[in-house]
Amino acid sequence: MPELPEVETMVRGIRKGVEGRRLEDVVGCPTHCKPIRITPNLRSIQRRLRGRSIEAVERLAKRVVLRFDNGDRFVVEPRMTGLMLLSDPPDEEHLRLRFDLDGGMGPAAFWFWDRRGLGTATLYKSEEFAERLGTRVLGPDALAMTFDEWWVRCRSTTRAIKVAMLDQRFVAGIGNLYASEILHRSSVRPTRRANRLSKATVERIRTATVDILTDAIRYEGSTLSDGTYRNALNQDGGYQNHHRVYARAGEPCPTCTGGVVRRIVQAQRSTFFCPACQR
DNA sequence: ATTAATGTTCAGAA
DNA sequence: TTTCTGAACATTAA
Repeated sequence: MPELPEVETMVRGIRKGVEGRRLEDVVGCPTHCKPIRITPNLRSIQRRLRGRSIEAVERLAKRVVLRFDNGDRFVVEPRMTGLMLLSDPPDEEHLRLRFDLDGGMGPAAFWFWDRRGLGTATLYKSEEFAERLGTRVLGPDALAMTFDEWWVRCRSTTRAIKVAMLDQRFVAGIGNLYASEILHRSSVRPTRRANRLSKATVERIRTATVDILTDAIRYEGSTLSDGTYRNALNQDGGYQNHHRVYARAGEPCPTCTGGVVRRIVQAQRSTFFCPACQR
C-alpha cells in the first residue's frame, strides 16, 4: 500500500547508496518472474540509461523518481505491493527489476520487488516528464498543499471528502489508509460532501494531513498485517502501532468516550471512522 | 474449496 | 465534464 509516507521512506532509504552513482545496467525480472509493465520497452531503456549517472532520488506523490545526468527520469510506481530495496529482498521470485551500480563505494545493486506485480516503471525524457506527470495527472503534494488549494478543490466537487482525497488530481500522496486516519484526526465524517465543508473544517483537514503524514514518515510508514510494506532494508515500519481507526472496526475509539470504530465501503474501498466524534 | 478482501491506478462506460 | 465500475495480480482469511 505504499502511500506518501512509505514512498518517502523508500526514497530516503535508497538515496544515500544511489545518488551520485553510475547505473551500469537495469535488468528486468532477474529471477524470471512475470515482468511488470515497463514503458517504453526495456531494451530501449537500457540503451538510454546504461552508463548514466543517477543525480537524484526523489519522491513524486506515490512514485519514486530516479533523475539522471541528462535529465531523463526513470519513474517507478509501486502501486499496491512494490518496494525499492537496497538489500535483503523478501524472496527471489518477486524481484521485478535489478539496478546494477558502478564498482564504487556502497551497494553494488538495488531492486524493485513487487509481490502482486501491479507496479510499473516508465522512462521519461526531461521534456516529457513535466508534461506527462504534470498538474493534469497530479494535484499538489499532500505535504505542501495550501489552504487555498484545498478550499478551491473542495468547493469544486460533490463527492464524499474521503473519496475526493483518494483522487490524486485532488491531492497527491494520500491513499486509503491515511485518508481514514486524517479524517479521524480532523473529526470529519468521511461521507460528508467536500463542497459542503466549512473553511474551518477544511483547514482542520489540511492540518491533520500534514500532522499525520509527517508523523508516519517519522515512524517509517505502516507495515500491515500481511507484511506488504517494508523499508529499504526490508524492515517493518512503525506507524501501524499508531493507527487510530484503520482496520480497527468494532474497537472503542481511542480518542473519545463511547464511540466504536465502524467500517463502511466507499468507492469499493474500506473506510474506517468513529461515528461519535466524526461529524 | 470457493469467495471476499487487500493497498493503487487507469481505461472505458455511465 | 465528472463520476463510477471493473480489471490488472498475488496472497490470506473466512
